Amino acid sequence: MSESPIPPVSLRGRPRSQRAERAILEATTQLLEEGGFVALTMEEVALRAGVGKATIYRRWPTKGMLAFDAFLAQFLARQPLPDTGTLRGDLLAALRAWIRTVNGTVTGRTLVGLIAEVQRDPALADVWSDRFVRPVRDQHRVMIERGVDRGEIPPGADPDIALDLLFGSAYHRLLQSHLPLSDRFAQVVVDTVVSGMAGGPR
Amino acid sequence: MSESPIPPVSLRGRPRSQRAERAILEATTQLLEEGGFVALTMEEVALRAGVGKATIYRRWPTKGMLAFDAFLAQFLARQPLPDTGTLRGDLLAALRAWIRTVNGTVTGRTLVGLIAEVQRDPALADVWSDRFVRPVRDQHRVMIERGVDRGEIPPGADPDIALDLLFGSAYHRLLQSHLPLSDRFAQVVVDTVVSGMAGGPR
DNA sequence: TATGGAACGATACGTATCGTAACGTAACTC
DNA sequence: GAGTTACGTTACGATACGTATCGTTCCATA
Repeated sequence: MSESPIPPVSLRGRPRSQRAERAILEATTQLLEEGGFVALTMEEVALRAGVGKATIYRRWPTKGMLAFDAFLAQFLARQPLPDTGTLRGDLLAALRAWIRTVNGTVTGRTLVGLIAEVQRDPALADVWSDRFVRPVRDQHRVMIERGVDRGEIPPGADPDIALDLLFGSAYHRLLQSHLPLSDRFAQVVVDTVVSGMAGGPR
Repeated sequence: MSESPIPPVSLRGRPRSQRAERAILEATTQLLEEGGFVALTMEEVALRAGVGKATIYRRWPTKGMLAFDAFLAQFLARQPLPDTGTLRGDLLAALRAWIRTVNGTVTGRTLVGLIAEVQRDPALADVWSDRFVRPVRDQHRVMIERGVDRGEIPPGADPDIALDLLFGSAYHRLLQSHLPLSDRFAQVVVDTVVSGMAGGPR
């Protein structure tokens, strides 16, 4: 995180310990890696960070918010904005990066746990939208717009639906676990969507 | 439900009360409609059904399993297998039926809550796969296969990826709530997927 | 008709975990 | 050095899952 999630309100008195904040986020990341969101408990975070629970709650209002902050930076760092020169190349690179992240790192399990938690906590849902869904989509949408500019797909193409097709199908496999997130899946998805957007404007 | 989820083990002694079982499922459905999965508590189910908690746990091992049984029949009854004569017509009818269910009834909220719970309970995940994901997909896959038979899409088309594109994008909007599940969404999704499957053979 | 086994409703209990409150102590500003 | 705030420790309240136990009721079987 580039800045404290909840900066100190006052400049008087004892300042917030940056050491404590780092320790909390590190312990959270570690526990998320070990057992996912379900196994994450605030008691254990406090214990491992060598910190009181109140020190955690002074910064993050709920367990979901804490897990979100620990997750976000790591995930975003793994989602590039490819620029290969073709729409197909860009989309395939982005989808592959996403699949590599959720398949190959423990971040995938955390992502699943957070999506579940977002469905139960409206306050977390707001943060999730503002700081995860929207930024990632804004970045991904650039690929579509460049494809339009290059004339690979018609200007009438709906970028949002294109992104929902590409990543929605991937999230679907992640959450329902009915079929693997293979590289062939990524290729066929990208080819089908690009072809569909290019061929049939409606 | 066509049958008791956990039939009595023995034929001796007092038989399971069918009245109690009905009352439990009705109370569960009612509570799910009122507040979704999060607001569902076993105490309240027992209270409203006029039943002891043990009587619930004798039939369903966890809250998730109970909610699943209460949800399943109602949801499946709303998912038809369209037969309009064209692939586009079938897929659009099926996707519209799905959207109508999750948008227009409280079943949508229950679906979201159960998907969240499935991510936290491995035992529920197994049941979810066997009795929800697989049956629904098997039914939906028929539409794709008929499209292949009619020659609307090539035989090499992957039915599973087609379904992931169609419904995965819809589940994505349901779970991330970033954009509405509009009828225009359904149309563009179906057109793009059908066009993509037909045009780009791979 | 008597006996025994299992389910019944009611209720208490144990466990987990979230989030808050109440200490006395430490750190920083003015 | 006086005032203010954060610190770690610990106890606490609240919620809700799932289990155990009680005396009672229902049914098959002998």
